[in-house]
Amino acid sequence: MLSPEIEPSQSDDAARAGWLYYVAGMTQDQIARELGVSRQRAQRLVSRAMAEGLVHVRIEHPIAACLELEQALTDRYGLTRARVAPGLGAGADAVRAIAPAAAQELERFLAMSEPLVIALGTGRALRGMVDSLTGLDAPQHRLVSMIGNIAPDGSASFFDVIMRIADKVRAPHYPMPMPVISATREEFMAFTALGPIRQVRQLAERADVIFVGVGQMGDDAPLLADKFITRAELTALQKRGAIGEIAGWVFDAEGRYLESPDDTRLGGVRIDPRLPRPAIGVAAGASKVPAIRAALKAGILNGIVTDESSARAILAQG
Amino acid sequence: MLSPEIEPSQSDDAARAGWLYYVAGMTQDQIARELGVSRQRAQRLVSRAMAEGLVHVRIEHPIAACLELEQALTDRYGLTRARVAPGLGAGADAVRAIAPAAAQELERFLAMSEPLVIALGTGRALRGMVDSLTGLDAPQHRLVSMIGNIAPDGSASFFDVIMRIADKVRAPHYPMPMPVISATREEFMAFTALGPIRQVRQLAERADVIFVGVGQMGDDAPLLADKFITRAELTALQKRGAIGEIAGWVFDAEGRYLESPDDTRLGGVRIDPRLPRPAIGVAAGASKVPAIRAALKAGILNGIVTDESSARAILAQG
DNA sequence: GGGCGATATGAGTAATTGCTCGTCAGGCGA
DNA sequence: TCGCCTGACGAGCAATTACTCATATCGCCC
Repeated sequence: MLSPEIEPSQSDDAARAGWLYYVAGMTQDQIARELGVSRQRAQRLVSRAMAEGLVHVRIEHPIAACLELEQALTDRYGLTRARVAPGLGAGADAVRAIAPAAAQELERFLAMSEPLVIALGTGRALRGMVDSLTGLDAPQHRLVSMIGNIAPDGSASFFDVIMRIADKVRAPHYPMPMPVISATREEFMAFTALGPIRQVRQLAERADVIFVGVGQMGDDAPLLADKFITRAELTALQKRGAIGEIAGWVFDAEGRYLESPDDTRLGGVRIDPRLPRPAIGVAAGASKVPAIRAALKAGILNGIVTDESSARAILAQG
Repeated sequence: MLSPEIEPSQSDDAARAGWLYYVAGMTQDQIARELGVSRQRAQRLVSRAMAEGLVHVRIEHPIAACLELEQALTDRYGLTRARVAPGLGAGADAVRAIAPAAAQELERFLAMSEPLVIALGTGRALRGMVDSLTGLDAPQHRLVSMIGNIAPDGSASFFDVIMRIADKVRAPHYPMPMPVISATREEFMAFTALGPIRQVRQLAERADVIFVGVGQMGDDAPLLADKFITRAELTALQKRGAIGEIAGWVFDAEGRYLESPDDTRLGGVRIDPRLPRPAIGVAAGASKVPAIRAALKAGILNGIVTDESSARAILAQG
């Protein structure tokens, strides 16, 4: 998207049409005449601009109900920061709702001129956040991954957000080139013995800011879907009270990490509860509510970006 | 717009409808059902959200042609910064085109964490810039006006941008409470003798960044329209080669300030050529092209935000 | 050079949106 | 209290936009 020379007029025209439509407020007929193309082509360009994510829309208005929820979350859990986006209604994708708000939160840190180490998890929510990110230069910061990027099948993780962010802000980035979960403890030790990997892990551990998604541990847990754990392992964890997971580290309804022998193979960096630095969760959706609540309660997260209905649900229970 | 408690659900609903429409991509019929109102009301809410400027749209794509023009401007005039927005086509208002880009430039400075003194002119272009500004907090900076805010008829200047920016970013601001042009030299001296006014002027003179509009000196010059000068004075200035004006200071086609006895009554702070700090002009439109070119040539401005057709025109002549 | 698949194009049509108008409720001064 | 004015509302309709489909074009492999 930010590549300098390619695509001389491919999505270039789309951007121009999108500009004329959304910013200039022209009708597609006028755009067609302006660009000297058919009306249908103008329509396709505009629609492409939208599909390619060239068009960023933001509502510049604090909706009262959301502000109240932010305040309530902050008070209840002693957060440093809470952002609640308006809900998208029943059937819609919660990620769509929170992505722009999450991007805005991340931009707050990116905009700072003193160099920060920004640690990032993975997942659909963070991926959405990146897509909504404005392309601003912030080469002073360093971006580091909280979690290994090698999937069980050896491929690079599908939702790798760190490359995409780094691409947009042109900052140095440090992915963690090791398995999310190593096959054996020995493999884990072998990886972490490597100098470069140890350095990345140290960087992540002392990050100034952390952005992570939150995984739920229901029968359709992402850990299972992505084949990081087996069905049997999931069931065993559920029996022990597992309710959620952050960077691969599983916790119960009180936000206590479940100790297990598998821990010694986990490639993700664990977030200690009540860090004195921002640890911000980006998550929404009914299924994730108990997990989010647990993480907030225990202080694994001290900041949250979520949507309206999730915020209400989180606050509904003590 | 950022007021905390008023309007419990007045434009609140509008914001929500706008969100559902532009961000969630729902149809107005769906929104109507979601909000439990009639389709017509949903339509009105969406349209209101747009009219009130709650909806901010940005195209996140560097259009090749504009990038080339930016490069050409930077090279030709040795600028620190050039931004060219896509043109809006023949009949459209140039301010609409450059406002978002100008806002983005201003935000670059507002986002810096070290405290800056930001000086601002007036005019329609800057006013548009403010309207496009994202509401971000930047209390570390100080905003100072380059130009007096008392119009000839005693009213506060219509396009007073500094209050509006300060309101949006919650930064301390220093308007210049004196006439744009004093009636006599004595009046000017009396004003500038006052301590607070002297302090504001000093602040403006040592500003870290300057954003100003550019006025043209044709027969419909803004200085005349706003009754700062008479028709006779305008004609006299034109005879002496006046081509443009920045903060009330008139210059010729080479960007040389016209010396005149009236200078001693001018309330605006004059920008010295080739300042070592950013002095950014925000201006577009065919009538302003010679003025912009002159200001760039002489180094009164070392940065520019303009639109595509203006950029081409500026570059067209040597 | 010919066939083939992928992709772009324009026409037509369905869906959605924006506008105008007649109506009505509430506020306000006579 | 009456009459007038302002602003909101819903209905209907015109304008605009999105989608579908048949056709044309291009690149590529044989």
